[in-house]
Amino acid sequence: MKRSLVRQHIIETASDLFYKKGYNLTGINEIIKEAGIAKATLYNHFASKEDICLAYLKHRNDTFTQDINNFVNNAEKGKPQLYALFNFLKEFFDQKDFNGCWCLNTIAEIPQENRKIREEIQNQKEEFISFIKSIIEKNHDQNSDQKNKELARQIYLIYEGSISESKLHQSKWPINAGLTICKNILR
Amino acid sequence: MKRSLVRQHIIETASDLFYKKGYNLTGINEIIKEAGIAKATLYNHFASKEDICLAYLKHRNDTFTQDINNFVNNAEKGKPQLYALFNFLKEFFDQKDFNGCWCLNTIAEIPQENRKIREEIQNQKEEFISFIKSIIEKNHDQNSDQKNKELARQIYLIYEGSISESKLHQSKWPINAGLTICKNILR
DNA sequence: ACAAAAACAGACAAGTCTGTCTGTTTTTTG
DNA sequence: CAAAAAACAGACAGACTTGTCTGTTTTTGT
Repeated sequence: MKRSLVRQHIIETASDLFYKKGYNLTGINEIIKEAGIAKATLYNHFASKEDICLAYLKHRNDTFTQDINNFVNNAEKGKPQLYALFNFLKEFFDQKDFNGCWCLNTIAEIPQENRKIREEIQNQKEEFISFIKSIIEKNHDQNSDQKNKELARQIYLIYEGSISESKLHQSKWPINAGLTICKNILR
Repeated sequence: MKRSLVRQHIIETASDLFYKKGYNLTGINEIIKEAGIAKATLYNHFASKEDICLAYLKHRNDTFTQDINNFVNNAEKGKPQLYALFNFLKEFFDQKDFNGCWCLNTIAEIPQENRKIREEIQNQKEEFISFIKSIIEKNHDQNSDQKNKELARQIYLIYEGSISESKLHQSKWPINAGLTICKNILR
């Protein structure tokens, strides 16, 4: 297997495990067993478990960014492109391995002093807020950069609440509630 | 020290550690060292670490329930009693040991199959939604039990988003954004 | 085809974890 | 005041953790 493919294979295996079981409850030995590789191979590609964690976060974010972008672009122009965020979340929820937001899950597991991982997560979220802002600018412009930013943060907040709570309650009602609030504030 | 006091002392010590460092990264040995008790004493009061976790969740919830109740009751009648939820959160955020929601933190750390802890958390949240509903009934009644419930869930969702995100971004902006949304939907 | 790179298996170090158990001392209570 | 309860210290079992290292075999690129 080509070097870059091995690396990708490790990331994908670790990602599935970290997301399903959590970071601390997934051991290196479990990753190599599941991936079918030797321990030395894993440490040839990654310096530490923390490095795999960073790769995991980036991998999930890359996939997410692409998927949600496609989903939103396929929605009707105007407000529906914002509502699409929540419809996307419904489809995400229906996937059999749904386990909430990887960022929020991970940040609950790492020490507060871990700057690397914390910053990666914060950056991903800032990126997501910018993405929402760009949808607003294209579909529901408030004619003020400040107002667009504020609205983006609000919709982001509702989105995050929806994903966390649908995981916690193991139900879609938080997503529907989020969508209702979203429609309400876009009136 | 009286038996019941020892138990309480263990719970308080474990609670501080679990909340600050997370459940999995806090060891039994650390708890007994910090509490200044013998290991046998701890296991005389609790059958397992999981049992201490349940006591931790209940302890935090009891304190929280009392505190937020007092805070809300001291707010001006009417909508401000609902806004008070977010003002309470601001004071919570300012405490030096703020680390978000203990329920969401814990649920990210335990295996999905752990029913006991999951159900305790779900029950606490249902209780909180009922509390919000009771504020609505007293201060902003929608003349329909169904509508009161829906609104309670919406405010709950915003509250949960605010607490998670203020932790993640280490900033108060999510709480302010949450309050703005709340005012908006109560118009 | 041959040299370099990277895969392999797996032992090992050094530490962590939860929970049990022994035996002693202190505290509580009737 | 004596008996029972609960505290103490800490060794121990057994399983787990991450990361290193050795030596061998396979794959890759020129």
